[in-house]
Amino acid sequence: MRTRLGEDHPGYRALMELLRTADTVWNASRAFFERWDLSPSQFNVLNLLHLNPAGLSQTDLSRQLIMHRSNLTGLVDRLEKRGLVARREVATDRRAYSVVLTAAGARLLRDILPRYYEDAARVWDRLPVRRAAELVADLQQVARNAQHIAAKLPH
Amino acid sequence: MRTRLGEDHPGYRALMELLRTADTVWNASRAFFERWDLSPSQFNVLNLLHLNPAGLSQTDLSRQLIMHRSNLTGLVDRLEKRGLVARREVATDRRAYSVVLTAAGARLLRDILPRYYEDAARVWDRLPVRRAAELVADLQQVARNAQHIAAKLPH
DNA sequence: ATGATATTGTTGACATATAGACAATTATAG
DNA sequence: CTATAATTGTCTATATGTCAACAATATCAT
Repeated sequence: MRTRLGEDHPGYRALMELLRTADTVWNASRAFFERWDLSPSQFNVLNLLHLNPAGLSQTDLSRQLIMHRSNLTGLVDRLEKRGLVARREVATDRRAYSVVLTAAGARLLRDILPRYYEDAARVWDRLPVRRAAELVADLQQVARNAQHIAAKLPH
Repeated sequence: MRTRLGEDHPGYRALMELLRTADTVWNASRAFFERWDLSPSQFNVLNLLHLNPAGLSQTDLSRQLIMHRSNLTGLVDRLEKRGLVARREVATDRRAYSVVLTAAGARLLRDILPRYYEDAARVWDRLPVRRAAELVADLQQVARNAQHIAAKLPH
């Protein structure tokens, strides 16, 4: 069938480029957060809690981070051990915790965020603003397509 | 400084969308490869070996996959245990292996690849070809920028 | 009210990833 | 040639991620 180097499969090559770019960005963010001894995922948890001062359950966090519940156990454990977040008991549901940012966590975020936004903006250097907006729209369509295809897969 | 919801930081939001889309695509590919009991990374190894019939050292593989050498030990171990790849000794360098696809591995890939290319193409449905091409070009610029920024980070 | 169902966080087994250290080997500078 | 460098694959420790199973607790249908 002569599917040789994949060069004649533009969809495949474009996907590879998408994954490779995301990997590069993710690793760049890993290097960025290293200064504070944080992983990108740990930062994402802190950032979500910053946006939700009332706290989020671990299941809420897992849904927003698109990862399995069981992941949050260790992630929150490590952040809690460092005093950056706290598990609060929920009066109305004794199964769940409300994970909240501590004062120390908020302080850390205040240090990180401005520099993070600054570097994030610089990632789009040399790209016209309109292109960046189009790119986001296109990415959203790609994500919808991927999910649609995955949903129809033989289970 | 009022960095409230991050909504006023378009670069940051665009980056989030990029990472989220890549995550969705990666997970869709995980579901796709499940039929053959392969992880995306395992597929990537097989695919690279398919493109390099003469074999690749584990370090070569790690460079192409942008991951640490030490990762390849277990990855190749598991593929070797299933008879999909083999480690060949290299006459000119007794430190290195040449990892090659076995006949069984090649057979498996011949089964997977056509369906993979098909689904990969469908991920770009509803996107004009020109937009897809632009997106790839933009992604490459983003990756260059991210690497440039990461390289200048305090080590 | 109660019995079936669903949800929450944890656990265990595993795959995947990083980083650093190591012995064996190769390459290089002098 | 030889001392020094660098490279290769592996190992250990740790973090991150998946999934399935579990007890505790909530929710819902009747």
